[in-house]
Amino acid sequence: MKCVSEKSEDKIREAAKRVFLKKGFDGTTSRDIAKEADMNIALTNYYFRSKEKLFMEIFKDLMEMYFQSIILILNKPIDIKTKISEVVENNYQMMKQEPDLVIFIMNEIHKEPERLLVKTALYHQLKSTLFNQQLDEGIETGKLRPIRIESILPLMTSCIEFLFLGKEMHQKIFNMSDEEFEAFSESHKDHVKAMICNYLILED
Amino acid sequence: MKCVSEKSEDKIREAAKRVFLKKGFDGTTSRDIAKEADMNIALTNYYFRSKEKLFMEIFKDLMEMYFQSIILILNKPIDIKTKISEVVENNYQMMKQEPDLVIFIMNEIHKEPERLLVKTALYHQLKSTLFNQQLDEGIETGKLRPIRIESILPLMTSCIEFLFLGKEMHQKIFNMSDEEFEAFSESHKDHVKAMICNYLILED
DNA sequence: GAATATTTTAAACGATTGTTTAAAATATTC
DNA sequence: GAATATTTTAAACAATCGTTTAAAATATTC
Repeated sequence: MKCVSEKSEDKIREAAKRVFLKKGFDGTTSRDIAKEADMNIALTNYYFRSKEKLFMEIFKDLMEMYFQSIILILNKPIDIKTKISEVVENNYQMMKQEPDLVIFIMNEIHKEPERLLVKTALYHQLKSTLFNQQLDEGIETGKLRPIRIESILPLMTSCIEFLFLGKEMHQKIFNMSDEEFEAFSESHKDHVKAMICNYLILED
Repeated sequence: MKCVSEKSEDKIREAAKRVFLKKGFDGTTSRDIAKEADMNIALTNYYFRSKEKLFMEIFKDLMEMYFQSIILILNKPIDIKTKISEVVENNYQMMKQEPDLVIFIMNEIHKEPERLLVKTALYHQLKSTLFNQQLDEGIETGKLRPIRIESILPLMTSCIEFLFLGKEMHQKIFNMSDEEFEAFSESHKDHVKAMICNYLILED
């Protein structure tokens, strides 16, 4: 009977997520996962049919998590300046919580672009957000600088994500402890918010 | 006699660089390298003592290339606005020429942070650039926004590098061909230049 | 509680990994 | 041009990879 402990399938899934995030698909072995989950190695193929299948299940979840929250904010009924701040803030919190997420996603897509089967829905989903509408309107009335959504979206995420993507590098180069990095990234985040708003918004 | 063809050692090194950049350390096998170089597999260990040694030699070169050019620009005797433009432009050209470079470096450091043995010299090297001097002076005289070099440096690189880091992702999401991506990244680059200057420089 | 279904186990599968060997081929030396 | 040194080769090494097997342990059904 398994009342207290979680089901084996979930235990493996969670363990696999931790290991994949840390070491990537190529760097992770089935035995790594079994060891992290403290289970017999045969069980990874008993519950999931293969390492690849297990990976794809986790990868899809993480991609969802990565895009879902930002789209939610882009559709909020708030002014564009607040919205930009919220997107950056959300991005920062996500990176703080899961610093390995972006390097993991980027790397796996880079090595196997077919993995990004995200239905083209994502494009239309982004294009049809309230944010995009606000952007068009602001540009029309001269309140916002003419800039495509393809440019403004990466701007809102790249500065923060890049910091965490190269967390180890930045810490080593600038000789920062974990605490110092956190303080630094916090102040960096505020610069990013202000910088993007300054550039995009032509009059208040 | 080897008059025309390059020496075997260099042939292997160049082949290994191509494969490592594309597939990373974990994803690359010794046989991949041998095949790319069109040489017997035993030669990779004959010239370089192991896959790891061969990798580290290439990795060090690429890291040098990655940092060297930016430091050169940071020390140029030009005004800070032109300098920012040049750093971004240089970064953009480097990414265009070798789109796999940043994801490769970030990923390998992420998986094995000890690989970044870059002497702490790099920190002092960055801190003692003319750019840093100009930054301090500009802040002192109120011409520049108070911002640490630790923040302004990543700002100048992250926006461009992130675009290429997630090249496959951005192309798929926004449904861009290679040509469209090039045009897009070019315009994005100009936005980045203007945005950073706008934010940093308080009066002209 | 015997019969059935499900889960877990240890052990092994063939394939591939990085690396080494020892002989063959080629280049260099004197 | 024989002797020596260097480079290249095919073959094999033990270790590890993802995966499978068939039996043991446990849970469920009636």
